[in-house]
Amino acid sequence: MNLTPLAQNFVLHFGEMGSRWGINRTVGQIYALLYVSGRPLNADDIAETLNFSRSNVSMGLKELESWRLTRLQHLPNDRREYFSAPDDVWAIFRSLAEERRKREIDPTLSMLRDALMAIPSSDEDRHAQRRMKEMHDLIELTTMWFNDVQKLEPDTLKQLMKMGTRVTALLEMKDKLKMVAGGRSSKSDADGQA
Amino acid sequence: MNLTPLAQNFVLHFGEMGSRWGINRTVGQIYALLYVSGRPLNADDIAETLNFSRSNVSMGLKELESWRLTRLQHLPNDRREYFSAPDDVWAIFRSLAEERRKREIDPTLSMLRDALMAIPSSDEDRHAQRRMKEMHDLIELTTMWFNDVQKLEPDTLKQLMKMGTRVTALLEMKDKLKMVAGGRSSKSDADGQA
DNA sequence: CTATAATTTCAGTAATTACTGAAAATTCAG
DNA sequence: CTGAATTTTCAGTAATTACTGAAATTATAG
Repeated sequence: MNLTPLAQNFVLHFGEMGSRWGINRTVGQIYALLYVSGRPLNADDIAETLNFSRSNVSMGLKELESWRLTRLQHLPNDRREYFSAPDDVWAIFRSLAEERRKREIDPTLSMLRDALMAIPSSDEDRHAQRRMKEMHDLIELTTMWFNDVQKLEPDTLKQLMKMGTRVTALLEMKDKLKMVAGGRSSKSDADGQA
Repeated sequence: MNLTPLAQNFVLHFGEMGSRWGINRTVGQIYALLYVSGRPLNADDIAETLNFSRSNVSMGLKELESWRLTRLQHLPNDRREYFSAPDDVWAIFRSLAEERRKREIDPTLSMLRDALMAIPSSDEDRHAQRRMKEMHDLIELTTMWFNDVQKLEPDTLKQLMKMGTRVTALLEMKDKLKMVAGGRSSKSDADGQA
């Protein structure tokens, strides 16, 4: 199977970029190929198109699977497995984010939590713990928020993003309304999670 | 210079984690050390504490500098350069995000833009371009939004994040208000950037 | 079942990336 | 300026990661 220059270029770019993430060239290229391909591909298609060994493709596909970035299907009268990239780009984005969180953020959060429980044995330790607490709180807030936001409908999310910094206008508006309604502070309403 | 078990652990964890990002073990450990240290350190301190060669530390510091994750200063009566991690965790977060964007997102966006300008030479190309457009739009929206949000005061941002999905309640509230005020659609107000 | 097609595993090797020590370059006190 | 202190560079090597081909495993058509 042969790639047009357009697709070729896209595939090669993802190969290069892949290595800037934790992902390797092979995996990057395989994913890019599946992403732009108009139809599902089997491992031999991929190996032939990208000039990788069959076993390398097998390993690459397994890796992509572990990131939940492929869909597996079968074609009638064909024993081979066919792979494609999920259609919905928002869903892809979510998979990636969730998986990265699981691998990169969660272990760090748990290490930080443990460190914060420990009894400090010196002033240095006390300082280190203060710093770790800052990091912990930032990460926790960010991931919780991310988790929350991912539950929104893509359309709602898009609307929100397009507003950019102007969401703050809403915040202010809300504060004013609350004041009119009964003078309660806005703090008590904004704190804590649902 | 010797690390307490608490700091040791933190440093080692960052070394491991580093390799899951594009960053290597050395760089991860150096950063972690600077981050928890109560005072600025010079390259020899770092080399001794982490058991790296002096030259390795030099390269690691250069790398961290390129991510804008270190601050450089001089102590009185000492010719050596002293390094520390910036205090403000939100600023650190921002540096990281901006630098990653520059290295990982922007080149991809520009490749996608070029690909979208090209004249498709087949149905496959047309399909590929459709897919690339979806990816392009998602990335563009996300990075523009990120860019926007980074301009907010950390406190405002925190407040917003703590609200989680409940920002949508505000959106709805806004729509209702608009309707009362004059029946204009909310769409025209939410679209476009400041 | 059996035979064959399809996929995965894995030991060996290739390629890449990380690290070191020595030498070069830079900085600055005197 | 000079020379010692400090930092950087870089060629060589160590360590890690990526990739292959052959063999083992798994799946299924007949």
